[in-house]
Amino acid sequence: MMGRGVAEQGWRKGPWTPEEDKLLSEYVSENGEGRWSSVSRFSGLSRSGKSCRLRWVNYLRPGLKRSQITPQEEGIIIELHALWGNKWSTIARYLPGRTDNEIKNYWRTHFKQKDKSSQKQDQRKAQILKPEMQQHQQQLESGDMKMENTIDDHFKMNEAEMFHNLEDQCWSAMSQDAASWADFVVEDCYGLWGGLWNLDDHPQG
DNA sequence: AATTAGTACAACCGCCAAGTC
DNA sequence: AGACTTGGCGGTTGTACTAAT
Repeated sequence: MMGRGVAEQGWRKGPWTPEEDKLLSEYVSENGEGRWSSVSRFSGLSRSGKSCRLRWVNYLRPGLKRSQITPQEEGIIIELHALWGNKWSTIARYLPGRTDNEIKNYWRTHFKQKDKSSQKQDQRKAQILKPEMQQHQQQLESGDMKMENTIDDHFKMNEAEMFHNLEDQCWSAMSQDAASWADFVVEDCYGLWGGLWNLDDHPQG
């Protein structure tokens, strides 16, 4: 793998310098995102494509919030994690300006060691939802899209309650940062509320 | 004041799927 | 068809900073 002699190239590792950030930003502004393996050839950076991509996505990309996670965002993270588990990139799609890495770090720091009672609550929630998610997934794969008719009443109640909750949090957070949430509502929120079950498999961008 | 423990975050690694040749 | 490349993802590690002792 990585056949073009990565080892011989001796990619630089470790923290990025402001100069490297500048080179990478210039490269992306001229060439756009993607083609990461070409970055070193054209920008003068001694970084692997992987490293460049990571730095851009997690740190340099415009629109990143870089502020503390709000209680509203935390609530969304908790709910979505209960639903999807460690699908950080999927969760990140519903938190504009946040990266999967950021959310993952946040989760590990704040909830990995959290008290067992609340952990159990989350697990219970996830257990209630998981079989239905799997059932739905199977039905999607087999081409049957009429999911609503197959969800039992018990689950419907949980789902409704849960997403009502989540929607509240969503709107509450949006009111705090209206500009960055505008895109979310238009492009993604409807996907979440209207097409919940398809989320995991529709890549964006 | 020095040491230890906990927290936050940046970055790397290995694996995998998709695309290309 | 299959080897190779690339990009994306989740897990993990390293380190700087802060709070507690």
